Amino acid sequence: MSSEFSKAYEPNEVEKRIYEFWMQGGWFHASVDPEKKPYSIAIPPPNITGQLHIGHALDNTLQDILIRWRRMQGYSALWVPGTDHASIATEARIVKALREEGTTKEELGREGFLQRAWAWKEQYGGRILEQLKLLGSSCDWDRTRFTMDEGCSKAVRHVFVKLYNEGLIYRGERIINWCPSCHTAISDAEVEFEEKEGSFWHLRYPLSDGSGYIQLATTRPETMLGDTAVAVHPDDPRYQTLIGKTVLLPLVGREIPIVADEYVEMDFGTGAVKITPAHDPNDFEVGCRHDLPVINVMNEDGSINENGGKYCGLSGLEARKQIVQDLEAGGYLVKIEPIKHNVGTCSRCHTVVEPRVSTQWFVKMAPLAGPAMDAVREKKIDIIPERLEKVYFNWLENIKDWCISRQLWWGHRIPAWYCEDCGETVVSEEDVTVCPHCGGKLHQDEDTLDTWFSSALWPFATLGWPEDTEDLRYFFPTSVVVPGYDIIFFWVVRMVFSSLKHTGQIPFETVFFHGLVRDAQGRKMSKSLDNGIDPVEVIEQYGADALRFMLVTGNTPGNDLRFSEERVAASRNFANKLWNAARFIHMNIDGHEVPCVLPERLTLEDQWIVSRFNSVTREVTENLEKFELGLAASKVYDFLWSDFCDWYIELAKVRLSASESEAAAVRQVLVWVLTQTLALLHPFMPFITEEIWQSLPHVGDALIVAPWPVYKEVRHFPEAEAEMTKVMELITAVRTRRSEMNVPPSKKAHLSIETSDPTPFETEREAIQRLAYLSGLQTGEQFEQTRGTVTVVTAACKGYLPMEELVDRTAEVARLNKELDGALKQLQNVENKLANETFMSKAPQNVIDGVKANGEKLAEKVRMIRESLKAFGEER
RNA sequence: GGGGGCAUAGCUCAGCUGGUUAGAGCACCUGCCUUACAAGCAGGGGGUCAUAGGUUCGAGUCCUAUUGUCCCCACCA
Repeated sequence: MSSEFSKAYEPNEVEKRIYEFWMQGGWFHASVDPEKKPYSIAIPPPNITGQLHIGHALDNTLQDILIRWRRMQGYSALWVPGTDHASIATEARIVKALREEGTTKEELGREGFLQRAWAWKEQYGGRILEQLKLLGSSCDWDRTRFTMDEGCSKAVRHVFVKLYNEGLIYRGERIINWCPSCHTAISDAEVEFEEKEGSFWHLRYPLSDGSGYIQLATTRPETMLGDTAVAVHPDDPRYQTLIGKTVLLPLVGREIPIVADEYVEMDFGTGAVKITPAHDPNDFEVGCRHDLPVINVMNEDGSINENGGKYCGLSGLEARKQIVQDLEAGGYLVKIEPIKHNVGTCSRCHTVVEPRVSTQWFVKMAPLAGPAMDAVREKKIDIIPERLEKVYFNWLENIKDWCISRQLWWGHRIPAWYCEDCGETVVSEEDVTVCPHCGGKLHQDEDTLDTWFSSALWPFATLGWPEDTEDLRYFFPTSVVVPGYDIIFFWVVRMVFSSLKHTGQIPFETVFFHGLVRDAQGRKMSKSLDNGIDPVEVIEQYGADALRFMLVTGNTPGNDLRFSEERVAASRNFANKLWNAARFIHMNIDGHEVPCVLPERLTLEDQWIVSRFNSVTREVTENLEKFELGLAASKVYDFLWSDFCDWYIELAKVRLSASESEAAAVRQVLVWVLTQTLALLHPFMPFITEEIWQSLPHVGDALIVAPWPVYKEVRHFPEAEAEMTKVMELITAVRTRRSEMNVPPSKKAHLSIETSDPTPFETEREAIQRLAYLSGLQTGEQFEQTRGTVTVVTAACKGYLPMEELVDRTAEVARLNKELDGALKQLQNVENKLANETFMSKAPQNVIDGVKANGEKLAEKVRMIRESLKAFGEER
């Protein structure tokens, strides 16, 4: 800064240089240090396909604030960065790229495809991490990890084998959600329901004995090819005689039973349901209960397979059309009714998912869910905001087994081998080739694991687990995790039960959830709306500090946040304000030796600003401890802008031009308060604070590792705060009066004030004159109010301001009357309270004292206004 | 069907365990280029805190109901 003093702060050059400076200093690196307490955060690893979006910017700003604050507090503060292989998302991107090149992954083969995927990872995997640096993220880059690196892969295999051996991972034929577009199974959590327009086809199935029909309705007529029963409610009087009979499935001719099952709602439709166990989760369960055959009629792409007879080969849609036509022709179609219903779609590609029976791997959830709930219930893990605990519990209480196998290539391949001779399944941490039972040839399971299976291990796998490392013992459990509430199920819950199961410890002490960043109209940002905000562009235009400050202020934990360019600009303005305060101080200290301590003797305003700073320090620290980051930031903002710039610097100007000893003292206070405030602001606006701190007299190498300010009782000056309040109220009152009468600052006036205690006004005589645009000031017990004088009344004094020709007598009397009305009304309020016996007996003493003190002030004010009115010949 | 968020100034939002006169930024009005900053300074207008009850000496804050709005979970074929 010393070299260039541009009038406006220009962040771009500064940010690059300062980030490089931090990197050179090695301050991001945290290591095991028995002298320090550990503080650790594992980053929610962004996808390797990713680019920094505004949600990442929020997520990482919050983490960086916490890490920087704790680092300054003297913790060994570790922030582990890294990326997620994001199996399904990445694979989809590569498949798309291949398609554009005119080839497919099958053509490439598994090996070729994986080579391609690793190349992709090399190319794009680090991009988002580089973008995080633009934001100022102080991650320990030496420890950058990847969910598919050697250590994480080892952890994954270890966990898989362990759970398998305990029977918590099993392979089985179950109904799962199948995405016909991604060609893989997906978990329940990956299904999103969307309301769609559809049709309700009412059909009648003929009874085998020819005695009539049973009528039912479906939204997916093509699945009838796989029907293996019709179900009715056991208590339904309409169907009592039909239970146990059979119907002939139209078009197919299969004879299927009519079963009784409580799953059927009597009141809905006709009270009869076709049962297709292979293609509907509820039907699957009904099928299990009644031992019905499961007939899969669909291929992996949703088309009809050989079980569909003459419809084989048709796509789902074609089959539907043809089948409906055939049903109609056969007289089986009763009517078609339009219907709105929720349809499950793939959260990745929004293709309608097909429930489908297939052989997959699952994690048995019931034994894992209990401890995960206990950890939160017993407050071993804090969830912020607390209300999300309900969401957490609700999900775990209703949890189903987790389908973890994916028919994808990019990911952790399932460590299971099957013997081609004896059919034995071998699950092993090490690759195996020969069957341990029969010596037969083994082939490995083709599938990979759900990407969340590895990220569930992230907080401990990144610290070396399953090895018992020093890092793990020191930094684990981590202190806090900072995710958006949208990944509570995908990630947070799974980390909790995984960590409890595998390490026996909680993964983190606190979950600090944030909301989603929406656009200025409050809409979700999406590609289709093209309303996304590119944080990199925002940083280029306004600076990273401004973006960070905007993201952290004006918002509460867990609530969504609207992106507002106006607020980024306001934050930029704040940075600029700070910059100029620093410029002012530089102008006044250059060429002087300024010690980095407070001077021996503090004047009234010194005590005031020091005391205010002291309080702010305490409040900000308390806010941070409670994760009230936005409140903390705005308190520093208010202090710096209002107290320090608007008042203290203005007051300081008087003394800077006074004697050298005065000036020297005030220079010390200016430097001390500003550098200390820079420390408080640093976690929020790291770049500009470091830049300015370096340019001012300082102790230590860098602000990033400077000590966090602490509240000190010796810096608490309540009397000074009270006295300064009197002075400031007077100055404001005079300014207001002048402003109301449109008197320009250049026109000075003389002020006489009546007060019972002139001390603060005498002490601040020079400052009052300067800030209230006075030509002179005198204090006394009583003054004669003459014609052409306006009155200024505050709680502590009454001032006379001769304004001669400017005074409009009528207007002045009206103003005084209005002011008196206001004061009387307030006084009445106070008197009512003090007269209220229940209030007096029940309210706490400090509240009563406050009211009393206020009453005295008001009474004094009323008295003074009345006197002024009297001077105008008005009695009230 | 179940659960939750939000509703405070024209706009976007703060307001922590109920406590004296409800705040900020932006916008608006007035006056200022006052030797750090016009991305600024000084001053000002603007809110019956969604509605109706209740608890309390005291409610924006706690309870109940209602309305509007957004979201999550479940998924009746």
